[in-house]
Amino acid sequence: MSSFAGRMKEYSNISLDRFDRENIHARAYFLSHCHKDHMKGLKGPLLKRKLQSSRTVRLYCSFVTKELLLSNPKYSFWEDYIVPLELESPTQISLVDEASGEKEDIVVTLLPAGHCPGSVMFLFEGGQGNVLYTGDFRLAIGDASRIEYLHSGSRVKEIQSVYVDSTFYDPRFYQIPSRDVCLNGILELVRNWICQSPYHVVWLNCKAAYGYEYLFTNLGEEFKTQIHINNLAMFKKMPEILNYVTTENKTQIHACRHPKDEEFLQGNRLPCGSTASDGTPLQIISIKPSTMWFGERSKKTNVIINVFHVYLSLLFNFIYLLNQMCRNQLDPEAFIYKPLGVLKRTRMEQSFCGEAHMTQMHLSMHFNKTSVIQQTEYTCESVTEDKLLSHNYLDCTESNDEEEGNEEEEEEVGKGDMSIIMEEIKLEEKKDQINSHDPPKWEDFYTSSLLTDSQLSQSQSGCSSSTRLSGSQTPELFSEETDEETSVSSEGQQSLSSSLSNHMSQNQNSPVSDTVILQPGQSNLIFTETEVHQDMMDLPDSQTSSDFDIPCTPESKIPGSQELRELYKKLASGEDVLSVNLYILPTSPLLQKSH
DNA sequence: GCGATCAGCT
DNA sequence: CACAGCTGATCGC
Repeated sequence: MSSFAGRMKEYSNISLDRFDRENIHARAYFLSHCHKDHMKGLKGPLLKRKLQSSRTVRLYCSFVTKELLLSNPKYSFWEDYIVPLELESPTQISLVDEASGEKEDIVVTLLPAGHCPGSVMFLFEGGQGNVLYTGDFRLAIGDASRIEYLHSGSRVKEIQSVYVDSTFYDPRFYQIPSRDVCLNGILELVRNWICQSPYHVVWLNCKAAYGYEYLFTNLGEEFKTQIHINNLAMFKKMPEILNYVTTENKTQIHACRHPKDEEFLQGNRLPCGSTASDGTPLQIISIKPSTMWFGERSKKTNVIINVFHVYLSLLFNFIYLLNQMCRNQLDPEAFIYKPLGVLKRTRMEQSFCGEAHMTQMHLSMHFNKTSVIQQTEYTCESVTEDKLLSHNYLDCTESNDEEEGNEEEEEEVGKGDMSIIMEEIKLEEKKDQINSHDPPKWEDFYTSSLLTDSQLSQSQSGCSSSTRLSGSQTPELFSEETDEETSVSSEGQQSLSSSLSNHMSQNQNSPVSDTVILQPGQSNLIFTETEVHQDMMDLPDSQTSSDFDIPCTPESKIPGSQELRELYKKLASGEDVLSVNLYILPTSPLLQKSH
């Protein structure tokens, strides 16, 4: 959950993702995406009154975010006060103090964030320097390098401050799968379920308002079906989503909601109440997509299909490594970024800017390279015969956001993440791949195999001897099982899902399930990250410069280990590092503890 | 009766 | 614990 207070140091007269308290008096509002925890105060009567009395204050967001916001009647009063902006179109905004007439100009650029439809990061450029507010984001390897407005010529643009979510600023989240792996895992899971009979149905337990559309479109495409959801209104102008969702409940894949849907599932009913026409009981599998893995809240969660987390602790490397990246390593021709949720519009609304506040500006464009990441996990509660007989359903939790599609890239970024950072490190480690224009693939690091019960207990104890990290939620690395399979190939996926399927169909009377886990196939990466992380947290004497082996940009320099330790120390104490202020929004309990 | 805050739950 | 919420109780206006 975002706990950002809404204001940035450099441009304190604008508010972002917070609209309560003092934020009401901002000269401009910015909404990064349409999730409730970023909309605090947005439907308050105080704000409503402010809008009516002000001639200049407006809410700036993407077109898609505007569409999603206004699809909820509670926010319809915003209609005349929203100024939607095109992605990657620097726009000048005048921030006017209505009492004094004092004016400050600022240029804002919306950068696709890949978190949910319409989600953006805001790049502000003005008298107080360049500032990046990331909101929640999830980018894939190569995505950041394609963000031309973060670059200037062959270098990363000078950015004074970055305001970034710290949700995954925690050593327990350090493994990130590719979107492909996540999606394939779910596709196989669903395939192996719904192919068994027309009475085998899937319920996607989607908590957040948006962010699962990528999952819907891929499932719909793969199984030539539509996903049942409660309401289509918000997608009415987004045909690429609309094609794959329906309010007809005669489908095998559901993402419908009901206030008591958990109870419904317990009673072997879908939230929409759909049943087989001939009265045959449905066999329901419940899949819970989310950004996080929810541990073993239920003791019965004894099949872990996959547990992946984002390791975000190398925050400041985001900027540092951006500065290290040479932009000539990727082929600009290959860059295609296509966020999901593109509005179908009949006319250009850009001229809507009104008030003479905004002017389209032209900045130089460049290409550059970067990183990627994503997290995922899914745990799956296995069924005992008893459970199956009494409930006819199977509960799975998977965590990874199946959101924004990025057609050609593999890896992804976690939300609010640092994922980027981690991926930067991966890129460095895998520089040969980078140099050959191929981003590193998750499969290079992970393989799949079955864990024995003893391994399960070891992995779930949260203590890995190989990483020396305690409390990790990531299933740990068991190198003895690498055998011939070093990557999660399609066959690996097949075997994974086959294992699961067999488990489902054949082991139902087993009182104790085994555990299926996608494991790292090569642990050196993890080790390296762990060491770096420990440098940061514990400041040991170990050598760290190996993390920066990649050839750097000509004018930049590689920090020595002592320098790095100082940087880590400064970062840990909240001091500014390098030339960039990194404002870590205090979501992480780790950070909250330290302050 | 509404909003804000908090505890609890998933 | 964390996601991104939702519900329900309590308190103040």
